[in-house]
Amino acid sequence: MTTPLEKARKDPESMKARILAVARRIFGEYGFHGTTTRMIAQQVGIDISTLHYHWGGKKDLYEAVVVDINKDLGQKLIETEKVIHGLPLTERLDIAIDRMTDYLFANPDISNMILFRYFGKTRYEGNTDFSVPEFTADIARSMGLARDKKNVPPETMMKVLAVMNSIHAFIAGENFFCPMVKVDRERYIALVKETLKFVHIPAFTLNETR
Amino acid sequence: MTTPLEKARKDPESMKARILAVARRIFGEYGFHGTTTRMIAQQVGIDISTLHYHWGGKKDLYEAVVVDINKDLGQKLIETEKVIHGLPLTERLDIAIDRMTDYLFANPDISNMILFRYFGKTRYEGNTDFSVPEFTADIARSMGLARDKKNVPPETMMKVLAVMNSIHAFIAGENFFCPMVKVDRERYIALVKETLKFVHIPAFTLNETR
DNA sequence: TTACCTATCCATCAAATGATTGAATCGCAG
DNA sequence: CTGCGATTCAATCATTTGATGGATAGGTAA
Repeated sequence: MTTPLEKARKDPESMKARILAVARRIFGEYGFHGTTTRMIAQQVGIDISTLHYHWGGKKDLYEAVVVDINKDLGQKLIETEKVIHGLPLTERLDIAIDRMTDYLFANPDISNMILFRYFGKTRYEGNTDFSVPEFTADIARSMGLARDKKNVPPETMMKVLAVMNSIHAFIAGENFFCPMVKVDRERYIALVKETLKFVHIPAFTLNETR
Repeated sequence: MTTPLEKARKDPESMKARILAVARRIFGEYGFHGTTTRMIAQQVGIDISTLHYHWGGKKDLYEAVVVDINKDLGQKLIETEKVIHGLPLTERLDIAIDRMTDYLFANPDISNMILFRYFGKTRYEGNTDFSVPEFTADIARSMGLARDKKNVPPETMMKVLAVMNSIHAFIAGENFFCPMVKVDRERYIALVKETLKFVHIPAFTLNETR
């Protein structure tokens, strides 16, 4: 059995998929209440009723976006984990930061949406959540900071969160920070990687040798 | 001459001030579009028209909140700068993180609003901005990373941003992260300070001795 | 052809929302 | 007390916004 979302992911040219892709971007930029179904429909070039025909209501579409992003992020984390598996901690961090940064700069919707869920409230009784807790525990294990993904100590969770939050903040804040430090996009991306490594590699490697 | 905002800040019991205080909290929680003037009025316990009488439109109130928060944050940064002035870098970071964390946990509206401005767009042509660029440059100078607040190199700006973003993220994300690491509020605050120091102090002190 | 299903749009509705108007009400100087 | 400005509220308006119903076009099977 295939869910509507799976169907949409399979054929990126389908109307369902096109709507979903635009919804990801706009929900990420403006948040749930800042986005109107008309904005999405207009960007896709269709009527609002077509949007409702494919995805039901605004809330349903939003939930679908959350699930969609969850899948993409989870998949990328698994892929990254495979690449860095077995390497020494410093290298693991170095490679993971490079890869995740590149990926999220190419898909800023992910960082945008995650930060909106962290910090913002919505006025409706939404319940679908990002799998951030599991992802965080997974990363902790992948970084060698915990044996299994169950019972990761709070201190370790916080350290992993610090890394992920730093990345998301620089990605989602590009429009704000890029003009602020007066560099172009390419240089900004390089600066983000550099800064993330500058901040996080000493912390974790110092801890290792203590 | 006193602006309306200044008047409101002087007498915290005035209706203007009460509205402003509630607006800070709700705009911080729900963002601009997620907040309705009715929500604010209801929390204050007044009619919407009273809100309009004192503050004009929703946008005007929002802008007032931005300016208000800007003042508070700027003042706190100046105060912190005085306290840590002249101390060695490690101590400066230690004390500054403690004080800013405590302050922002007591005033989470500040972190909430700043993050909303970083990451989210609004559908109206707003222009009032936070003084984040100047603040960032000031902090860089205060930390001894730059001689004067003019011409702070991009690398330095990014490092300071990394610190500030980490703090804001943990403050604004309390409702999300606190249940996630399964600790109570008090323990969470302690964990935030600990994590911030764990991450940022090695980075900056290593850099100093290199 | 006919019947039917899918996908799309146009017109429209009902609720939410920002804003205004005019009528009370309050406080206080004279 | 009287008068008046400042403040507050109930009622209402105009627009936005999420959502729906019905019509239309296109394709497909019998």
